[in-house]
Amino acid sequence: MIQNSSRYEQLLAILRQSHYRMTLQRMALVRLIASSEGHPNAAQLHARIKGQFPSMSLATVYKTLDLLKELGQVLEIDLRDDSHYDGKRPQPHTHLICNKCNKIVDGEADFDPSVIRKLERRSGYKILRSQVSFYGLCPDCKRSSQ
Amino acid sequence: MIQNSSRYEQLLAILRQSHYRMTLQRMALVRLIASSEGHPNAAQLHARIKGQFPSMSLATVYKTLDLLKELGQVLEIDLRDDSHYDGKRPQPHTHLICNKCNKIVDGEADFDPSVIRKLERRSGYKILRSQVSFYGLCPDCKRSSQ
DNA sequence: CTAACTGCAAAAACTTTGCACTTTT
DNA sequence: AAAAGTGCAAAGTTTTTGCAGTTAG
Repeated sequence: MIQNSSRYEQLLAILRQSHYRMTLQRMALVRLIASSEGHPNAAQLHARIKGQFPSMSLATVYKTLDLLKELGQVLEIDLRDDSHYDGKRPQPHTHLICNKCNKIVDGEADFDPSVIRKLERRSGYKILRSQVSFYGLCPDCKRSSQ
Repeated sequence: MIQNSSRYEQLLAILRQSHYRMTLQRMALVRLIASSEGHPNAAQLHARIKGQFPSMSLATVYKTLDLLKELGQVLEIDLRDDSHYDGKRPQPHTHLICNKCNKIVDGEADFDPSVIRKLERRSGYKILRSQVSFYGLCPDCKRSSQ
């Protein structure tokens, strides 16, 4: 709670610093993104904000997410035709994704930076972003498929 | 060359075993998929096959790719709204993807299976597939952006 | 007051689907 | 002959874009 609210404050500060305007819609979205559990997609954020702003459009959600992505404050998790977002941990990290119910959880083991440096050396690429996803069955779906 | 032709034979054998019908279009596509360098997407495969089969539709390309994916003989590399495919190395492996020109190359360093087992233990997930992608600049684009 | 933001609708881009026709087995 | 595959066009999805109207600074 305290952590979430401070993440919210932090995002507001970053937006203000960059001279973005603080509309009510934007602030509500940022609060939601800063605090939401799990890894919502644009449609889920939109649905959750409808209570407060019945007129808010999906386009506004996407525009806000783009803005936070550009500032490096939101991590986009690309699923096939359905991006999900993490506004709490914007640094790339490992995800586990359920093939059945699409539940996403964070993995614990993250990348050894030396692996990235080695890949850069061998390939000549400059690596700017990583996306590591494991697909399978979450505990619930594993159980119910047995 | 010898390797490519044997990969083609291998795929044909797998398809025959599964009682799929061997149409001329399918055989040509499979040959292309078995032999193509790089990581083509559906449109690129379609373009390349047009010389031989001017009437072939993109839908057929997608259907053939689906079929090979189901058999585990083609690896799909999910880019946002543009999947690319590897018919030579269908096992999951690391990719480096250029943000500018979209060139994809294989990474050398692959996942330590012990990492996967550890993730399974901690999360309770059953991991079935991994997708590890690094985004950045390829050598050419790195050079030209300096 | 001006520049930025919102919300709507239309556009985009890739992929899938339905169906009549053709081909393999 | 029956089942499967092809090709066309239409539909489906998520995301983006253009624009008129509204609002923050």
